[in-house]
Amino acid sequence: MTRRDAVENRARVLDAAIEVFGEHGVGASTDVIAVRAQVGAGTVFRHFPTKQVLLEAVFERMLGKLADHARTHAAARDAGAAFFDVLEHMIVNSTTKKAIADSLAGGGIDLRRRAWAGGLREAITALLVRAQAAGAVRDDIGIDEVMAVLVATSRAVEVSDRGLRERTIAVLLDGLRPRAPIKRRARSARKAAP
Amino acid sequence: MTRRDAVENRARVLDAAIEVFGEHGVGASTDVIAVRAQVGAGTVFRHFPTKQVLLEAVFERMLGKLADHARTHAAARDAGAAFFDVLEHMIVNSTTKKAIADSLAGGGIDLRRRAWAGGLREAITALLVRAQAAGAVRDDIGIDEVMAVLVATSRAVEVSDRGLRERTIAVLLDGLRPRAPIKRRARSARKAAP
Amino acid sequence: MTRRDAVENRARVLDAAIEVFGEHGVGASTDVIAVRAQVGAGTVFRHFPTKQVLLEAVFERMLGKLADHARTHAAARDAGAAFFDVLEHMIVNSTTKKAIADSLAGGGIDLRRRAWAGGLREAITALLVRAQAAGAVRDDIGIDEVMAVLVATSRAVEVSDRGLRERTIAVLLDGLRPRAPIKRRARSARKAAP
Amino acid sequence: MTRRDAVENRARVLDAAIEVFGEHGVGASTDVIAVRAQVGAGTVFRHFPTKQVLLEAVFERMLGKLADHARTHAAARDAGAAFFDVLEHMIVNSTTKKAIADSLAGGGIDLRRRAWAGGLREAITALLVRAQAAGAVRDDIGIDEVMAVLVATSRAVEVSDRGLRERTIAVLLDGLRPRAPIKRRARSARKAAP
DNA sequence: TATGAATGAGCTTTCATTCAT
DNA sequence: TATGAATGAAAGCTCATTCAT
Repeated sequence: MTRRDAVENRARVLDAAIEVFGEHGVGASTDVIAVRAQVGAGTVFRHFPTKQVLLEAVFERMLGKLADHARTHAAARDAGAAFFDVLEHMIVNSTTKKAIADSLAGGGIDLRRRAWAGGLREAITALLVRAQAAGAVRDDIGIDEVMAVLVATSRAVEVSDRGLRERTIAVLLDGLRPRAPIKRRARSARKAAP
Repeated sequence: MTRRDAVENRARVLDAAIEVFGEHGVGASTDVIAVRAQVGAGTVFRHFPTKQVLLEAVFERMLGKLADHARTHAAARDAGAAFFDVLEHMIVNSTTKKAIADSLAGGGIDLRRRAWAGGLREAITALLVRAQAAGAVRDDIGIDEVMAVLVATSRAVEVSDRGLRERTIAVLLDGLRPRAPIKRRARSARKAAP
Repeated sequence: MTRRDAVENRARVLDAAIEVFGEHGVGASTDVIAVRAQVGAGTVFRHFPTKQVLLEAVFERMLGKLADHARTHAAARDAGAAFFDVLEHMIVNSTTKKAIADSLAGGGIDLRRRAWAGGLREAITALLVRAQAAGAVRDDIGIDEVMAVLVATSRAVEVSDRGLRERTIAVLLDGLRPRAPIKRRARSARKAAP
Repeated sequence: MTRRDAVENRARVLDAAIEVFGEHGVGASTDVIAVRAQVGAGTVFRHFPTKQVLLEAVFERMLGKLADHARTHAAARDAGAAFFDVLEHMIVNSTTKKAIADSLAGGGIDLRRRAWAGGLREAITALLVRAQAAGAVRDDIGIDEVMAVLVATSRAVEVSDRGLRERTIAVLLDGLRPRAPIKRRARSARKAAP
């Protein structure tokens, strides 16, 4: 078909891949993706010569979406809340939890090479800087630490119990907050512990 | 051959599996493990009818070793240090980083079914309770949160840069510490806990 | 586009095919040829409905070129030298050694059907007749034998050592020369050796 | 199965491969061979990890058989006849004409590496030396030339017409015979034809 | 019981051919 | 008529699992 169809098909395959990887993990077969995309197996290959390439494309698209989301919070009133909300969203509301988990986990993908594409890193950096200026995030960490924390925290998504999952994520992200901001007990703010 | 051979072989296979999974990830082939164990492929299967079973056994043995390590710290003078040291050890000094990472990541293993075997959960609980009593760990978390934090944090092991890796782990574990213990600045609070 | 484009394209594809088959053998993919010809894959197919057809066309063109060369030697002074020079040229100086080797080797091509096209057979026949009249070639062989000898000898082109290759070709062609040049009948020399 | 079966199966696969390659050329699929050998596809792989390896094994076995045949003629009364008979046998009576043709043609096989195994080269050398001593073969050629001639001549097997095929082979092999059997030096006879 | 060869489904990748534009 | 994307049927290879010895 012509170029326009090709572009459309590329997107279909990618969408199908995101779905299928999301359901069955990155181990899912290329054929299943082709069927889901209503496309021949060869077409998948034409667009993504290797499974690795497909995986990276999926990953990139997911990161791109996350970057978009991050950017929409760039000018939020409460810089701290914006930062943590975006992080939580990235961790929890991924379309393809298993896929993002596996991918982020480094299942063969070189994170250094293509990964933080789509301006995600920059978008998060902007949020981070503002949050630090507002005193909502520790000063002694940088974007690298934040990204690494994200990668690790994404794992917690797999915890099946909802409450436990949320508490775990909260705990992990708490490590990013300043210790004792001034003279109030941090915890009391949250739970009002005695 | 004799019954002793069978027992010995089981151990050999398990050791080989830990090594091989550690080197090549859980995707490593059963044959490679058999060769490493100097055992027939059928013998691997006899002891571990399914790869799943083998994976779980490997997991269990790793957890068992970690539990042993945890127990040796049970009566340490500084309860807080003991707790965090054990956690760090679990995260960093795993014999089979890639394997534990993949496994913990949920590569098909049902963590709920066999996972927290070997008394690891209990050993950690003991450390946690003492650490909380000593004020080194937040009161509002339980063993489930700790274990989940562990699972997630294990991911950070994959970060290649050593310094970044250590900082990331420190940040993640910091979430477990009490917020502002009294009225000191966060950083000093960390080392100068009463 | 215009009719001229079509004609031009056919030639481009054919040239590209000769090159590519020459480099990678007849197993080379149609796509590679299309790219080399700066033409769409469909265009290749339009002109040569089947790979077989393309292969035969390539073959025919190569033979045509060889026939041209043979004709230029038709009236040479030394009929014997002309004959053997042409044969050696056909064997050694093929633009696409690998292709002609594979093709001649019968890689699916029916030599009887289209092969000896372009007047090659006739051109060689003319050379043969004159060479036999000059006593430089055995009387007891015909054009069929010569062509078959050519096919076989083309194989020697693959020998990697240059000296050995040349000696081998010389030996093979020597079989075409008359036996016992002086006063015995060629045939008798063969069977009645002392 | 046990080792004995394995050996047997290896032979079955090899025999099947010789047959199939003989019928359909070296392009034949591994699956077809597996079916013919009444063996699983994986079994073929176990014995011959790569198609290349299988091809070479087939080649080696064929050469081995030919070497055996050559050795049975080592002490024949008429050294010249023995030499040429063996060569003709090698060329004509191959079990797998197409396969040997393709293989000898160097379809990806490195003749230098494994090819002349099974003592074929040595067996032919013995025949050659005796034939030269008896004056039935030119003195100015060595075993390398003979082997190269064999490779080339094998091609003639493909000629379909029986009479033509035999004449062609005879012509090609004639190049190995001494020139001017009677009282002139072979070489001079070649250039000094009237 | 240990062995290790056999199995065969399934994976990724390739390519000649078709066809919408 | 040219294009080049889509097709889909293999191909080669891998591997968890079975089973004869």
